[in-house]
Amino acid sequence: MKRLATQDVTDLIRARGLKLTPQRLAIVEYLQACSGHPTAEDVWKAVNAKFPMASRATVYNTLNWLRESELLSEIQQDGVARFDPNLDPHHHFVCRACGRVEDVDYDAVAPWPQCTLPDRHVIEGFDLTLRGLCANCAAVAAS
Amino acid sequence: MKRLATQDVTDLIRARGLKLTPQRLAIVEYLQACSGHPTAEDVWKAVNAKFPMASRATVYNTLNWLRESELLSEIQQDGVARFDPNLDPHHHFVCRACGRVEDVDYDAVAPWPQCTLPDRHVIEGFDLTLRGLCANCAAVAAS
DNA sequence: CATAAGCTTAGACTTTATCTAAGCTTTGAT
DNA sequence: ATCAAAGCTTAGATAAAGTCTAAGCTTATG
Repeated sequence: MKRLATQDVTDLIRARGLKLTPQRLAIVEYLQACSGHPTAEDVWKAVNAKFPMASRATVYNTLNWLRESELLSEIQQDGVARFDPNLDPHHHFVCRACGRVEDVDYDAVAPWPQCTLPDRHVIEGFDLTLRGLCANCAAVAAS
Repeated sequence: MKRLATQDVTDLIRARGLKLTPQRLAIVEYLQACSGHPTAEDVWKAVNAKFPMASRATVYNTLNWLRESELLSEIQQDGVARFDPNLDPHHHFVCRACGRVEDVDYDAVAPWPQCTLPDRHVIEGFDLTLRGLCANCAAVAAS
């Protein structure tokens, strides 16, 4: 199970001549430890616990840079950006009742079938988002 | 090929005791005629051609109400909301080079395979977004 | 330990979308 | 056709999310 790792971040920082600041480390550590898919605001609040002076700009800069380096991916839920430190290829399940986003293992869905797109499209990847009721909300709805 | 239709809108307006205003009609007509996936801003500009006084609030109210009535669906592209008047079930293809979003016929993708989700999730639907290069951009890249 | 490059901060700014109060339009009844 | 009630539209204020900037500070390196 591959996930955002401090080692990968420090390697990348060295390779690109960037600086390893405590704020960046705090952001990475929070993302490593969190379950689920925090918003930029969530990350900012968590970092503020350690660095009350931390600016939103620092959080956004770091999140964007991690995303561009493909150490983090971004998903959209109701128009709000959320960040996903799970680097294994996976899908998402969004519960329409509680709004929670769960990761769905790549192998929980049978192998991807043939696509016959018109013209000469080059397909490089895809996102799959399943929608419905999560186990909790389905149980509540049934009772 | 099912698509947002004036008749459906007027029926719904009557059924719910709402008012059929020229502004709403202009919005619906633009959405019917447009190709692609306009943003709220695009819709506002188009409506302004006929009603220079039209407020953004009217446009947003109408788009939200059409969406809630499932006469229109909303997609997110780079964190920007876009509206999709195509009511046939379909997927999307996003070109990484030009950013354009194309509709992909439901049947262009082979029938949906089995999902074995953990627990008792209730799957009601799914979104599939293919990513890569569109025919144009692939041709440019190859040359 | 000094330097250069890069980073962080606070706050202004931008964009996208929603809310509000006042006046206007549509609808249905007369 | 006319009127009242309900609902709609408008302009502008407000909110939320994210980006940008200038100044000073921190990190990495020799």
